Amino acid sequence: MSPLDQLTPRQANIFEFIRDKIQNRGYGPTVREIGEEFSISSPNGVMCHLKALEKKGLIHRSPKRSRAIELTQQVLDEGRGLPLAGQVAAGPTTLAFEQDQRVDFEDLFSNPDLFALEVSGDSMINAQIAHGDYVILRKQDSAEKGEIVAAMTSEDEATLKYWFPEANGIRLQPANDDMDPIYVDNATVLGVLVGVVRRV
Amino acid sequence: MSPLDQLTPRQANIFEFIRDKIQNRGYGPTVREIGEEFSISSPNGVMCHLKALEKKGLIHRSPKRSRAIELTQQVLDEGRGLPLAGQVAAGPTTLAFEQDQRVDFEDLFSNPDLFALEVSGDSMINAQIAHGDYVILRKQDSAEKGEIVAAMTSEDEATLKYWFPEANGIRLQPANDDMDPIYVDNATVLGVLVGVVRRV
DNA sequence: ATTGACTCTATACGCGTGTATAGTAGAATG
DNA sequence: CATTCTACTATACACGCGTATAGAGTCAAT
Repeated sequence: MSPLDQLTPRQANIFEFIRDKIQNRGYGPTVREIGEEFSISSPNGVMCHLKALEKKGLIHRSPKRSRAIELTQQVLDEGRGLPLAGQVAAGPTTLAFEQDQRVDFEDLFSNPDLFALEVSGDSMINAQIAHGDYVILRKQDSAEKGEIVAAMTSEDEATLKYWFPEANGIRLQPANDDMDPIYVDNATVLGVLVGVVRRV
Repeated sequence: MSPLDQLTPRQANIFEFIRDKIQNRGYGPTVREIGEEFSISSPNGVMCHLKALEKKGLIHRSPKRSRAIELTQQVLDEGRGLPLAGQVAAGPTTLAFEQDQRVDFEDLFSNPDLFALEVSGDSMINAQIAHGDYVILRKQDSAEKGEIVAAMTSEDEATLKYWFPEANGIRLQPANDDMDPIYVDNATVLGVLVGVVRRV
C-alpha cells in the first residue's frame, strides 16, 4: 500500500507541496511558508499537519532546525523505476498483466566503476547486441573464460567479444556465424558486460 | 571543464560538505553549521566562501532565507549518466577510447507514460530481444505498421510482436524464423517499444 | 453521548540564522 | 610596491522560524 493512501486530502496536498519544494526547488519550506500556501494563518495549524505526516511515516523532522524536513526512504523509493506490467510472451502467445510492481534500473547506472560503450557493428548479434546499442561494463582487468568483455588489443583497438584465454594467447570470439574468431598474443580487459541498453 | 576545477581546495571541501548535506541528509546546512564543521568561528568567514561559490556558479542562494542553498543545474547534471568511453567494434576490430563524455538514460525511465515488461520466450530474437530482457514501452493504443508493440489479443493474452494491420484483422509477426505469424481478428495495442534493457 | 481525529485561530517566547561592519594576515599578481 | 584574492576573528542587529499554550468547530466512531 502506498503511504499516500492513509492521508487525508488536505494532508496529501500539503505533503505534495513539501515534496515539490524539496525536490524541485532544492530546499524545504518553513512552517509559515506552508501556512501561506494553504491560507493557514497560524503556525500551529501547520504544525498539526507536520506532526500527522511524521506520525504516518512520510517525513522526518529534526527539532528546532529551520526547514529541516526530510522525506523518508519509503517516499523516496516510491517513484523510482518503471511500473512493471508483467510478462509478455515471446513464445507463441501467453501471459497476463499484473500491477503495482516496479523495476528499478538504478543499480545498472549508479555504480561508480561502471562505464558505457556504444556498439558499432554486429559481430555480437547472436548475443542480442546490435549496432547502436549501449553496453554497460564493469571496469576490471581480468575476466572469466566465456564472459563478454570489452578488450583492448596490442594495436590500441577496442573490441567487444567473448573472452577465451588459450595456450598461445587470447581468442576473441564474436557471436556471429559469418565471422571468425580473432587470435591475439595479448589483450587487456577493459571491462566485463553487465548490461545492455537500447533506445529504439 | 568541470566547475569544480576553479575552486580552491578549501572551497571544494566546503562545497562537498554542502552537497552531501543537501543530497544525503535532505536539507542544506546553515552558515554556522558550515562554520562548525570547518572550525570557522565567525559566520562571516563562511559568508565569504558562500559568496565565492555563488560567484563561481556552483550554488544559488535566496537572500534572508535559512538553509536556502540550491545546487545549480550545472552541478546537478554533473554526475548523471555513465561515462561514455567511446565506441567498440563489433565489426572485425576497430576504434578507440575517448573521455569525459556521458550517456544519460534518464529519459528512458523518467517519462510517466512509460512502463516495462519482462520478456518471456524468444519470438523476438531476431530483433535482438531475448528471454529475460526488459522492454520499455510507451503507453498508447495505436501503432504504425511494422512497429514493435505489446498487444493484447481478445483472449486476454499479452504478446510482444511486430504490428501489421491487414484487411481481415491483425498480423502479429514474430522475429524468429522458426515461428509463424499470428493472425487475429482483433487486438489492442498496449504500448510501443522505445527501449530494451538487459541485465546480464 | 462522548471521545477522538482533523483542522484551524490567536498570540507569544526565544533561540536560530542571515547579514552587516570593522579589522587582520598571508599569498598571489601586476 | 600597491593591489586584489583568500581566509579568516569578533561583535552586533534584527528578523526568521520552530515551538508552546489556549482555545474552537466539525465529523466519524464507540
